[in-house]
Amino acid sequence: MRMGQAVEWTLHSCLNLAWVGEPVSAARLAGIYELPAPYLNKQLQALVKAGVLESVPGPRGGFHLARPVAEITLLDVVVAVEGREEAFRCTHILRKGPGGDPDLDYSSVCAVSRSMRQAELAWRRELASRTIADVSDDVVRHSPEAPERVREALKR
Amino acid sequence: MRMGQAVEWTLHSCLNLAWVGEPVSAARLAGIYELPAPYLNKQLQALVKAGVLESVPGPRGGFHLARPVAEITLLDVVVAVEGREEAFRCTHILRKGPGGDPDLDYSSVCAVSRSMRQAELAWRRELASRTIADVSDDVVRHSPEAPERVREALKR
DNA sequence: GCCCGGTTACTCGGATAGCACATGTCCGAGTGAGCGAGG
DNA sequence: CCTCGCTCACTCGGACATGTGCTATCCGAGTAACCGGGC
Repeated sequence: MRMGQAVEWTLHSCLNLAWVGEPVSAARLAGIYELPAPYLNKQLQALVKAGVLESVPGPRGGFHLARPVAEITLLDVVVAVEGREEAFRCTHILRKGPGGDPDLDYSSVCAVSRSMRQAELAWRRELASRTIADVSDDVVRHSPEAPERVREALKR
Repeated sequence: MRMGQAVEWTLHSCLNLAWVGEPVSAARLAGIYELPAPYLNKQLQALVKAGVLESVPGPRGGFHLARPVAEITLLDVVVAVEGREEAFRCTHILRKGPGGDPDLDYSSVCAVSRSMRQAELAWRRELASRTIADVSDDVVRHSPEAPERVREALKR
């Protein structure tokens, strides 16, 4: 099970956007970590569609956070990039088994499916309980100069 | 982020193996749910390598659980099939950023990486706390005839 | 000096290739069971 | 009737195609800033 690299990229980009406070183009965001700019752009568009970011066209345009940092959770970003569907997908395997009901929704009955879902719920709960603001605080606590460094690196 | 279908297949197969108690070939296990037998065989081999199952060659051979059901966790099966590495992979993106140290191991320093790892840890903890025995009990509680049905379906 | 219009450069946004991994399939080596002959 | 050896069918195990989704890239539509001219 692999999570797309884009999650890492977009999370760091959200942090950087939070520290800058003005629209930043995908190209400049990508430049910070030497990432492929067009691809990052594509992922940021997913965040726009999810309502996490807002985009500003034209010169001096770019992306900026659509909400206060304290109201953007890690789950918001992960779901926006990776999609809403859960990792474990119940294919109703039991329907074909002995005593299986072809019309029953086993995703809520099958013990295997329920256990996997519960585990995934714990994961989601953890992600939902942590906001960009929390992560930013962590970073600042460890290296207070980080935001200023990013602002400097993003200066035109 | 998607988890392979094989996880669902192997989990149900482990349950069935637990209920039968004697070696069952991959072909018969696959027959229960009309799965592609060779592919299921491939996945069961992964469980053998991980020490979850044991294989018996020759006629009357097949697979059987390598340990008591109470000592096989869902995490054991998931790790065996999906691999040990975590879903979120820290690529040390910060090394390229402003003030980044090219030799530092950011997977344990970077706040983003730490948060993602913590969430994944919650997921793993949940999976590790649930054994095949627990799931089997759940099934039996809901439909006590299930094990007997499977034994019947696997009769030669 | 102020305002207005045109140009321009910069931005996002979606459509388009390339590649890796999960999925699905196949055949060969090994082995234990079953059968038959011999004692 | 019991024992031994052989044959054989059945099993796992790994090597071989295929499809889907992530990764990476490009170009076009739109827009706000900027500049120059006119008032």
